[in-house]
Amino acid sequence: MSSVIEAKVIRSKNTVALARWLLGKKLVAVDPAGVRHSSRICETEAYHGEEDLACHASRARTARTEVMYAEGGVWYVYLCYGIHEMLNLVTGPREQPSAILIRGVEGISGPGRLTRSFGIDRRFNGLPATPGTGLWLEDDGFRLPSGLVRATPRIGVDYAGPVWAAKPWRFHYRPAGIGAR
DNA sequence: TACTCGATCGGA
DNA sequence: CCGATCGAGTAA
Repeated sequence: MSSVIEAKVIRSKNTVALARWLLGKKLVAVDPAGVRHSSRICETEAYHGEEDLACHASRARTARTEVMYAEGGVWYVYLCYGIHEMLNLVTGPREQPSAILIRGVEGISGPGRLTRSFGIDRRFNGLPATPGTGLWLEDDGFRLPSGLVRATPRIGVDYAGPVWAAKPWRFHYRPAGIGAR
């Protein structure tokens, strides 16, 4: 029994806490061919506010980052390295730019491979995370044992300087039975 | 208009 | 380790 994760739930949580909470929830997409994809989110990263030097919004409020200033519950999708579409969920209240990068789901490792596999690209940018748009989140009742969750620094954000690059805002989990890490 | 570089990935 | 590949951001 799965229920759609509504925008009001997304808005009710702090961005970092939400990134952690999203682990184990399902990402569901209907690709351009009409094929439905669904898998459990196993890796996320929080990007929180203009003061977070790893967050795109810390640079400038521009056409690209504008979507992060929206109220939580819409997608922020951008092209990275000219090749990879990066999927983010915008979080927080209006005028407070923050988002969560969906870095991985079970069976697929890496944010660029995830979007390619699910058929996700920039056409979802700015659209709400609802079944109507073809890209949404579900809670199927699965509860991840908290002992499996790991928090580490975010990947590929050395440009943000030592303080912000060190924030343990990347969350992921490892299946039980695989060594401590 | 001319640069530079990136929240990555796969292959050498 | 390096090249792919292209748009955003900045400087001019």
